[in-house]
Amino acid sequence: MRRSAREGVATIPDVARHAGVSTATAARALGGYGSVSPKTHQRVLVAAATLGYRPNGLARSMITGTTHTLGVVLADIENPFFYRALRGITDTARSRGYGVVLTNTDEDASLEREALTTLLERRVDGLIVCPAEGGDRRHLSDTVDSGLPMVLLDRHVPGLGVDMVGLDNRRAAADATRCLIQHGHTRIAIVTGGREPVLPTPTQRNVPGIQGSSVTTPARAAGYRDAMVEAGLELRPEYLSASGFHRDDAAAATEVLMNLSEPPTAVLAFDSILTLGVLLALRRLGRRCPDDVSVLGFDDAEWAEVVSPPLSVVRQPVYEIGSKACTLLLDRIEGGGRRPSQHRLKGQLIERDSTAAPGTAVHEDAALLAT
Amino acid sequence: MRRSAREGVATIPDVARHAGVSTATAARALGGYGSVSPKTHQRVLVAAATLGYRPNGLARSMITGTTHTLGVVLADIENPFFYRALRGITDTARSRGYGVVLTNTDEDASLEREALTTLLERRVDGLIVCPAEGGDRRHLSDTVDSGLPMVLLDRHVPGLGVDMVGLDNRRAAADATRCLIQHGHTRIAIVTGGREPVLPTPTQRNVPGIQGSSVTTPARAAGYRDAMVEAGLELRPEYLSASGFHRDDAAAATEVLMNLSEPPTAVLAFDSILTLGVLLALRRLGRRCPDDVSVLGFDDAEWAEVVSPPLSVVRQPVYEIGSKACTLLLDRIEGGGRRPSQHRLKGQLIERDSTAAPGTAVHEDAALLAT
DNA sequence: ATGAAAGCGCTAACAG
DNA sequence: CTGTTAGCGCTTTCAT
Repeated sequence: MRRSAREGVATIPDVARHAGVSTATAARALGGYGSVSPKTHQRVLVAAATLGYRPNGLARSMITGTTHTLGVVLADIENPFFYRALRGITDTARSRGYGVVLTNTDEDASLEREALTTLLERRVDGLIVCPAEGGDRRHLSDTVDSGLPMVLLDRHVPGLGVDMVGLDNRRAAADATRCLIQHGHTRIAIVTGGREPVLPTPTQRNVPGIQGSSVTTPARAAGYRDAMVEAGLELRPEYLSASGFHRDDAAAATEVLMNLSEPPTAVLAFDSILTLGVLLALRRLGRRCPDDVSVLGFDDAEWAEVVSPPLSVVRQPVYEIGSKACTLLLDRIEGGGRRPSQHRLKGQLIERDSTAAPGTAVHEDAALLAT
Repeated sequence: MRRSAREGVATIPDVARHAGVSTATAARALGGYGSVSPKTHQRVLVAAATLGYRPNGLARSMITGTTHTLGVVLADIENPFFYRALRGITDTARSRGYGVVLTNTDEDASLEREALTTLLERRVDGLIVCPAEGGDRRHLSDTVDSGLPMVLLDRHVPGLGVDMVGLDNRRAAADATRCLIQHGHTRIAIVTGGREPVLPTPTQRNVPGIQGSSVTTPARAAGYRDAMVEAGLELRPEYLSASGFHRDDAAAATEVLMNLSEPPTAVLAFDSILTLGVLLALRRLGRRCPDDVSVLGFDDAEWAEVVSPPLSVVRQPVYEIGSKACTLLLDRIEGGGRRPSQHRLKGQLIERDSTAAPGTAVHEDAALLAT
């Protein structure tokens, strides 16, 4: 059915015949290369139009060796960070004539490996990948070794030797923690989302290598530690809460936190999904924010100022991260090879009403009227 | 640089030579078709592995006429409806061995046309498109005529003759409106997002053709009208608020609504982004929800139960809509041609605390503790 | 400015 | 089971 309908599509030889020229000439006219006299050019275009000719990108790509397609591999398109970044990527790609094929990995390294395999088969011109947390990463280095341009999004993989664009996580987390400390909090917990507890051991302190060179979660944990240590505050292992990456994981983790004999008075959540879980758990437990506990979350989701109370956040320039990643990739594809570098964009702390001094009630109306 | 690095990649002839077999045999072993003796099969695989052979999907596609790639064309990936649907699409596609290339149109018909053109060039096997509101649509019918399988997402285009999957909008909107009416509201406004006011004229009432056969916004407006008429309530043109599709458009529209001499006591917003705008505007104006005005929104966004008050919504089975669209498409691609049909999934009204009787205050604690 | 012919890497008959 | 031979639709020398 469909086969037969699509079978009769006109090809360059068809157009050439119809226009009374050679295939080479027709191809030149259609492809806009080489040189053709205005007259024949016109004739070919007319023939193409009447025959309903559509160029076959596959054939073209086979010759030219370029597909004008980028592969994007990320954890989960339903996460605000990723869909915003993706918009930055697709906009930039489109403006430069590239398409984007998308794959979700759900943080699963083997899905990631699979994705790379099919993307390589598809002969994409380059890759933007947010590497899955943990797991084997040989597939990444293999891909890089194959010569395919790649840029990392959000996370860094030491030793991979490719460009990377992301937040200055350590600094952002330190700023966020300092903000909480300045409000007078000393019992500050983090909800990290990582699978294993990220316990900043004393020996890790100020190890130069870790600075800006680790993946997101440890880097943020390091920033938290920096600020805590700097303020002379105790690092309590029970405040380092590694849940899964889902909302309900964070909610469960928060409940554990709140049932501690000495519960934290402030919580720093490492992304907006986790923050949602924290808020939900607090609501279920009947804990008021910021009266009972202050909440500060990474990522300025669209709902952040509509929740109650309006949420204080670390805003990431997500769209820019995506578009910068894409620009770097395209430049590398089209231009030449600069040395790979890390691009760390600065976060912005936006204080709304979910952060306050511990044990301090805020006037109802003030919270309500705040924008 | 990159060119040279990728140039030396092994091809089937290389592998064949290395394994001491013909290209055909090597291809059969590698491609898993035809028949090869276990021994040679093994030998070819080893040769491929040592040479680092990677199949070239372009060449394969040229022959087989199938790319195992789907084109997805939607308005804006940052909209919850779309990223959830996309997740349904990509999951389904992946499970059946297909990849997805994504394009945003921002409701711009000419971007949509462009997108279809490049997707056709890329020789995708099928298309899932959420047609842009308004504008010329010949490109859609041209595409369908070319024989490329297509299914419409969320919106219907009369006469196009393709499958479509979406919400039963008219019914869902009617249910939502009835809910508001049952609470005692009579002054109910809608924030539609459409560019032009969707004024349900008396002549349109109960026109059979319109039932389930129009695009989203008019269908929802029709459902609203159904419920209003059924309750004998007046349809006021000034309560039909057509903003743009952005949050701030809806906020502006809401302010206009609230500054009316007789402002509505309830607002029905047609998607979650618009709802956000409504809530924001109410907060800015110092109007309390649901005390001063009830709010009911389409789409159960992840933040809906965390805002204050927890939001009553019409939940769409968005993921299912996406995955069903994908399933229909793949079945059509791989199977044969059933007659195209419309699939209207039912919405679910979830009442939380943003809807109440007009002028009724809700106890603070009740709102806070509600899940 | 145009044409003839040689492939890109792979699959698909068709022989053997 | 294996090899030979044509191409898929296009670009690209190399002539003319």
